[in-house]
Amino acid sequence: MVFDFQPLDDIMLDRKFILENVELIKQNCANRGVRVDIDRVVALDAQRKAAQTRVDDLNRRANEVARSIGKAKDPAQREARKEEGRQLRESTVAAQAELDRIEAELGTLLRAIPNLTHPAAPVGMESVEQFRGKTPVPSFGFKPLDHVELGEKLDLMDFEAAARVTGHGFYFLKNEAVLLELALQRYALDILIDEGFTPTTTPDLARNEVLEGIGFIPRGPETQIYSIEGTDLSLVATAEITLGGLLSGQTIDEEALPIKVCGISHCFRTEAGAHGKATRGLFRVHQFTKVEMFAFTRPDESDAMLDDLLRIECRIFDGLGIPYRVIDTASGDLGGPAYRKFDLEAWMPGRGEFGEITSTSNCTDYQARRLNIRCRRKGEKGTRFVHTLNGTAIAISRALVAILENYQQADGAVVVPEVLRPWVGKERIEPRPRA
RNA sequence: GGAGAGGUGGCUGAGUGGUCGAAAGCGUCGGUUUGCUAAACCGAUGAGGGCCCCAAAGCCCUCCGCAGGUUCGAAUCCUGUCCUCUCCGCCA
Repeated sequence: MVFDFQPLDDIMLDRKFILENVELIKQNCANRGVRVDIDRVVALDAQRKAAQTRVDDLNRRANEVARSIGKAKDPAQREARKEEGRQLRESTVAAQAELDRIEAELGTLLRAIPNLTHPAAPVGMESVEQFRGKTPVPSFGFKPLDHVELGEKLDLMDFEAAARVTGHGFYFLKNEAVLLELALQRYALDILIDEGFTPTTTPDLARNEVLEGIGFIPRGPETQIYSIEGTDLSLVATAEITLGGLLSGQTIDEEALPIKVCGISHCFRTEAGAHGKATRGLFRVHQFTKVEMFAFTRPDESDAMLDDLLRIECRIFDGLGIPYRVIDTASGDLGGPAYRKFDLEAWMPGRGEFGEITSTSNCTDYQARRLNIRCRRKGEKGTRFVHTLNGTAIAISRALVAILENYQQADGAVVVPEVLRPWVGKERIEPRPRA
């Protein structure tokens, strides 16, 4: 075990808070489109308390008997009390089993309750555009191609070969696309180091308990996760998983917060059931590389940190000269862990619409509770859960879509964004016959 | 992959069946002393849950990597498992 779960602590919201705010929780579940029987939670918790009291009482009596045997000098007296101890043990085992059963049912319900929602987040299913990036949506004097067509003309990617090797949803990047992938990583990394992030490369596999702590469900019919047969490991869907797991089970001095790390990892997604127009080319693939930001903060700092992660995402895409809009995600579309979420959607001329390229979330203590990451104020008793936030710096495959489509020229070439030229080594990518 | 050793409180580290939640040291916090700082000295100092309840105090339970087992009683014995270290093998 890497870290230890508290029996009923690996839930998303504080149990006491739920019980003291039943109506609020019910309303929040409704706003998020999640159905959980909160009344059942209340009833089970009452049962849990009663069962806990029985177990505690039996344990206390068993402890008394055991201590009295230890002290007794007379062998006959000891033997007599041993029988009493045996009977108490049987009762304790039974009472504990009942408690375990109640906690298991309660835990299942509690785990299904989503995080609270930021009061300013739009309620319902309609997410709201907040503002646009600095780069205007380009107007071409010709019909813009999509990145797949551009990729063919410039010989930048090979989907057919990848299908032979691995299957649908995979790709080879070739030629300048490879340089662009590496350039994007360096570009993002330089900005993040400047912003005070500790750079890391992370494992591409993680334990299922870490996946679950972050809020992913590794098994089951609708899972997005590839799991490794015969192990409790899965391929990560994002470095958010490994970066969050980085401090699992740890208690951190508040002076050390916020902790800002970024990680480069491959990301693997089954994309079960996702087919249609938006799956063309690089937009929705089973594997891609991503530079991810992650922050651990004090509870009172997370709102400001979310704004900061969003600002950095804007800095990155303004710097790349990609037109985008910022979306404030509505409650019904937040997923379980997020308290608030902003997405950047880049203009993709080949599709003629905006497409998601980044996502940044404040997960408050949802993940920290499940991963048991706490903080402690110096000189004070007790600990509390940290807040965790994540944000995409660059998801390479989708950034490539946006760059190729926005920077295409009438003559069929693609101009390399200025900030990437030091690493790509040229200003233009020219059409070339496919090798 | 093979063979050993080990996982104890914020840290180091004692503890091999009976008031051990756990010695000692370090650190931290409070105090005394002090022109200031340091040193010295004194005291306090794990977490989670429950009971009680205005609150405090108090009481109880659980936790010595994790999960089981043996026992009246487990940090201590047994099994499994995860992790760490050393050596060997293999390999980029």
